[in-house]
Amino acid sequence: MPATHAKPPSAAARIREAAAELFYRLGIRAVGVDEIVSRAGVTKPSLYRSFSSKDELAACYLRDYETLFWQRFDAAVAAHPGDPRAQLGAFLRPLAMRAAADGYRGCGLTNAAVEYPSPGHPARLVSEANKRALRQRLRAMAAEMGARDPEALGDGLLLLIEGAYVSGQLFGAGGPAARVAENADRLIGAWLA
Amino acid sequence: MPATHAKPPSAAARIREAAAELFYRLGIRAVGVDEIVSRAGVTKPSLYRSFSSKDELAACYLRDYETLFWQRFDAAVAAHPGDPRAQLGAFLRPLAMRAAADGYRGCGLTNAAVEYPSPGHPARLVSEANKRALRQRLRAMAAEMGARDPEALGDGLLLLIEGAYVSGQLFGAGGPAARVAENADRLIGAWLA
DNA sequence: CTCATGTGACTGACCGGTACGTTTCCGATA
DNA sequence: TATCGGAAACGTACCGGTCAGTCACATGAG
Repeated sequence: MPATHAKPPSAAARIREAAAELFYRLGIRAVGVDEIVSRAGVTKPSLYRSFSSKDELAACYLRDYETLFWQRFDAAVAAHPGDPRAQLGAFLRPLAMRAAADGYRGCGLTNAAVEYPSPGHPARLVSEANKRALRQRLRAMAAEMGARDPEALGDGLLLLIEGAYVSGQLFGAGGPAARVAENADRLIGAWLA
Repeated sequence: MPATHAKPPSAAARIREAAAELFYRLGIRAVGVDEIVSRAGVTKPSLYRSFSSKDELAACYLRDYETLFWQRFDAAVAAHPGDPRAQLGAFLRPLAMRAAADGYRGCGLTNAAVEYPSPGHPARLVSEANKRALRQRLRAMAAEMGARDPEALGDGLLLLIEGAYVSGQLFGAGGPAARVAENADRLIGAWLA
């Protein structure tokens, strides 16, 4: 059925959308389920029919967030085949723009891990898995660049990225996150020489 | 009166101590005032006689945290007079040790800003002021080093530091924060050449 | 008939915050 | 020295509101 007229999205979909918006902007702990269902235009039983708990809904929000993250990352990679340094640049320059703009709220996965320090929390597990995968990916790219110490460079790049996420929401517009791309490139150059 | 026998600390002092421990380890939003007064061995009215609100107590916790931070930073600076590159190393090497150990919970000021994104929140104001001061300090050190673009290098160092804070609590022991000192030194070298 | 959803009331726990009574100690006075 | 006033410092008991989560039941569409 091609969408001549879109059928109304399901209650679960509306909840995911509302939760994503509110969780990202305000934080997970700061948002109550009543606020989510109210914004989604659904009712509380509908939420608990699709999600077993608020924690599970938070984990689901983060899984959605993660797929969006990898879409952006892989798009930057695909734009420069075989050139990991250019791939990084293509990923970091738009990130610098977003992170050094007003109203930026950082990485939802990082923020969730800060909000839920207890090991084993459903939301935290999603975040940790994503960050481990990103670390591995960056180390592989560093190795592909021919860095002397690929682990060290990959970790350095991860530190810069996480620093951009968190400092982007600490400073408003014009924060240090604006310089993440050039600093990453300098760091790469330093580990190649 | 020299402390032949120490007099019991005041209720306010016990509250500050308990709040610092709980806020840092569990997060500010995750800790209720009942838990604080229970751990401090005092009662709720005692808390509200010394602090006008939980938000104000959180801000006070962060002010205490900030003085400890500058003590550590200034000690590293004082250890290597006139040598900002060595000063940074003296600050970052112990940080790398702490941040790449199990149970590390990051920077209390950064975490508070993540927990309270709304501008104007008492806790957030303390965090923002601290980070702005740190940024200026790092830029000044970068200038003192003779960097080609001191603002860019100072911001790069800040990104690495914030990245170490946040990734230290994301990864357990052996995380990328362990490499913050060497990456900072490489980055400095790259901006001096 | 069936399945997804809405309605509205409800629970028990916990939240930040407060009105008011009680203890303690210190200094002034007789 | 004995006694009393008064002000801190502190505890007991409680407030209304909000939290996540649940219930039985009605409604509507395919």
